[in-house]
This record gives sequence, structure tokens and C-alpha cells, in this order.
Amino acid sequence: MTDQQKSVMQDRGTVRAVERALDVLLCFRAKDELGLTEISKMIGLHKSTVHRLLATLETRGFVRREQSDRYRIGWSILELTSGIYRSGDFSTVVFPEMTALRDRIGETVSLYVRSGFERIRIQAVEGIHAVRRVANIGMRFPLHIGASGKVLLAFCNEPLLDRMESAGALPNNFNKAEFERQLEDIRKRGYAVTFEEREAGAAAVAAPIMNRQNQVSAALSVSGPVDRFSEANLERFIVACVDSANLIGKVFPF
Amino acid sequence: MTDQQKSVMQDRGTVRAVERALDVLLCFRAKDELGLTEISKMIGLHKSTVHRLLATLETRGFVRREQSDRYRIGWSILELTSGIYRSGDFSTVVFPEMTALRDRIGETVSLYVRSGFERIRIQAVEGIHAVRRVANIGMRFPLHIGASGKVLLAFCNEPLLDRMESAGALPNNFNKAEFERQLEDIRKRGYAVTFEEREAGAAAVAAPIMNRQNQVSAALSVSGPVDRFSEANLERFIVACVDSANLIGKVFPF
DNA sequence: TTCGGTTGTTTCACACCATAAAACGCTGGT
DNA sequence: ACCAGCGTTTTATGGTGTGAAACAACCGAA
Repeated sequence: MTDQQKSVMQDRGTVRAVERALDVLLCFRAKDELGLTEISKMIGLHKSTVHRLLATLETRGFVRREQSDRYRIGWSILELTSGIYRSGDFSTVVFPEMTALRDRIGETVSLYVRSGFERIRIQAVEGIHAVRRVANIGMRFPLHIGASGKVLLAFCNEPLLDRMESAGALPNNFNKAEFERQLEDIRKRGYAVTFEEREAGAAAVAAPIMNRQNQVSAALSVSGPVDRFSEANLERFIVACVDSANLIGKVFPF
Repeated sequence: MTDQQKSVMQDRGTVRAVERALDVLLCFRAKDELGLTEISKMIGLHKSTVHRLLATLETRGFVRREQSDRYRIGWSILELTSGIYRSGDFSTVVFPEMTALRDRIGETVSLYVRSGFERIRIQAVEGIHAVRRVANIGMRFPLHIGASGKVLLAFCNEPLLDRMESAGALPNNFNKAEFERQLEDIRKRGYAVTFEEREAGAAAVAAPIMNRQNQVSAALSVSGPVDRFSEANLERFIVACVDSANLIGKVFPF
């Protein structure tokens, strides 16, 4: 163990073994079936260490093994998610309003929150045109790409963009001045619109959900294929999305 | 630390600190907002220990704090769930078939797997009569109560009931001989029917989903108010449920 | 205001336990 | 038969997780 590692791990007030175990769990974001050696390479730990961590995770149901040598996320994770939306009355207010918005405009409605320098899609209601059900709830995306990311950045009180820059969370050729102008525009309008930014062929409208302290707590977005985001539709989408976001922000105690 | 504790923790091949951290996480099954001292009382650890564990969990996004002193489950949990159904093609086979079954009969369709001495509802499609959306996916129930629990027990190759008995997972006044007869009956019929067993006013039909090794891998259930489980309907429910379970078992590589 | 009783937070010395290397069995491919 | 890769087990070492105690900040009661 190097001196650098030593000095880093000194006095952080955290438990190293636990951090490593959680890192093992987070490996399953990338792939939903992993072998022991595979994991040990991903996080740079010794096989035996990972083995013990996995055994520990298994006793509590956080990982499971299907046949013999392949590990998967365990069912305990599900138990914890069932309570995640219970904050206040997520299921009686937010989800119904998202569904109503989807029914009004027909496109996919998503809800994002910020976590660190990323955003997480914490809930989604599929558009009526959706051919396949993509269950990518929980997925992370960068903050600086996509309508809802920009909304979360634009209405954030702290100088988040600066912190991202100094943390190296932005690409090298990132035009910060231009981006700041975009954010200013979003703040003025009260919503964001993007075309084929995060995904080719896709467009999105996003509006901020503000809490009572007038801080942005989430972003509500409407997204779908660009060809359905015509001039006429776009106006409808914007109005509907902003309205729903305002309504949720008024009612929901984020 | 007592000698008893020492001897217990010897040679388990697991990491104590990690087990404790996971126990902290599992506290959020009972309540979705907890204070530090509250947790420390629940699992019998010192405040400072829990504090360090929570700080560690927070760095990886497994818990979050809303205002200052209240802890909640973090968003990282959501990231892990998104991949949980990806085993094989859960979303393209199992979920559509469950939805189709619901559309055929109108009642709530649930999917359970066994985890230890309990069953977990890993997916559900609400019946058309459902007034409120109950998002209790991930919820645990005993194996010996309810139609799907009995199915999981009946078609389990190992002597699970014996192990439950010796582990004290059964109530004191449990009539094991009678229960064994019920299981034998379920094995003969190929499905289970219960009336007001787990919940007052509710009835359920459940059928096993068998994998290629002819082991039960899950239980599919149809449930609703008893008054809709009349003689005539019941027959339809049973046939439809068994059919869907067979279909899923054939296609899905559990 | 001044208490007492809560919180959550920080510090610190000591014993303990997590660690990684190495050796082990096992399986599958060549 | 061989090798390469896997997961598992064992072991000595010293790093590190631990809980008591002291601390700070809050709240309601007297």
C-alpha cells in the first residue's frame, strides 16, 4: 500500500471495507451478471477480498448467485426501493400527475433528480407510441447533456458548473461561456428544449420542479422522436410540462 | 466484547463492518426516514459506529439526508434495480405475459420468488378494478401463508419445511401434518387456491413457474376480492394462471 | 433565562479483524 | 495430459474498525 493511499484514507470518518463492498454492488450498474475475478479487476482489489465481500453481501440478500459462479443483484435491493417513493405521497401525487401528463400529450414523461454531478431518472411513464417497455428507471446521465440536466443546472442556486469544472466532470472542449448563456436563457424562459442532444433522433422538453424554499428539487421532462416535436406540438408540450411541474412542486413536499 | 460474540464471529468468511452497514440499510424497510440514534437502537450498535457507517453509505449514494438529521434511502439503490429484471429478457417475456394475463381476467397478477424462508413479490400488474396503485413490489411475506407461498413450498425439491421448522420460522401452533397434506394436494393439482389466508377479504390462485431443471423458480398468482372469486370465475382464473405460468416457464431462462 | 435531555458529531487508544499473497481444487478448452 | 482460468480456502501481518467519552447544538420545560 502506497503512502498516497494511506494519507487519503486517513481521517475520512468512513469505513473502507464498507466503501469497497458498496463499490462491488455498484459494479452491477454496468452489467447485471458478473464473475468474481471480473469484479476484482473492475475495482482493483484482490480476488480473495472481493470473495469475502460478496459472501457478506450474499448473507444479507444484496447479491445472489444463479447457478454457481455468476453473481447478480439480490432481492434485498427491491425491498428498499419499495419505500423510496414513499417520501410524502409520491405515489398519490407525483405518479398520477405524470400519468395524466402522458395521457394529455402521448409522449414519455420522466422525472429526474440530481445526485452529485449527474442526474437520475427516478420515475418514468412510457409514451403511448412506445413499442417496447424500457425499464431504465434509475439510470444516470450527465448534467450538462439533455433538457432535464440543463434545467437542474440552470435552477441550482450553487455554482454547480464551476464545481463540475474543477472536479473534471466536464469534457475538455467544453464551451463554458456558451453553456452559461444557454442556462441563462433557460432561467429566463422557465424551461429547456433540446433536439438530438443526448440521443440521436430524440427531442425533449423539461421544466423545473421547485420546492418551497424555491430551490429546484427535480426536473420533469417530456421526450420522444424529433419528428413528433413539430412547431405546433412543441408549444403544447411546453405548456403542459411546465404546468405539471408547477403543480407537482406546489403539492409535493420534496 | 463478550466471548460469545467472539466465537460467533470467528471464521464466517464475512466482513463484520459490511454486515453492519447492510443492516443499517435494511432498517429502511421498516421506516423510510430514520434518525441516527433511532438506527443505533434498532441494530444495537454505538452511535458513533452507526454515524461512521452512515457517512460511508452516503458517499456512495446509498443513503441521503433531506434536511439535516433525517436519513433516507439514496438513489444508488434505484440504479441497481434497473438492471434487476434484465436477467434474460424479463421485460420482453415475463412482464408482457403478466399484463396479458391481467387483461384476460382483470385481476391483479403478481410474481413471487423465494428468498430464504420468505417470498418476495418481484413484479406485479394491477387489476383493472384497483382503485389505488399499491407499489408494494419488493415486499416480503411468509412462505407458509398464501397461495404463492404454498406453491413455492410444494414444488421445492429440498425439504424446506423441515428446515423452516428447525430454524423456528414457523409459528408454535403450526399443524405440520395437515400442512404437508395441503402441499401434497397442491402438487397433485398443479396449483394452489386460498381464501382470506394472508389478507382478509382477499382470495388468490397461484401456479408454479418451473425452470428447465424442473425446479420451481417462481410463483405466478392471481389475486383479488373473494366476491369475485366465485365458482365460475375460479375455474377461468386457474386455467389462465396455470397456462401463463407454463408459458413463462418454457420461455424464460430463470 | 437556565436547566436537563435530547440530538448528531468528533476524538482517541487499543484490540481485533480485514487484508493480500499464496496455495488449493476445480472446470473447460486445446 | 496439459494449461489457463475460475472460485475457494488458509495464513501472518499490521492496518483499521471499534465504542467510550467528551463535545456541540438543539429543543422544550420549569
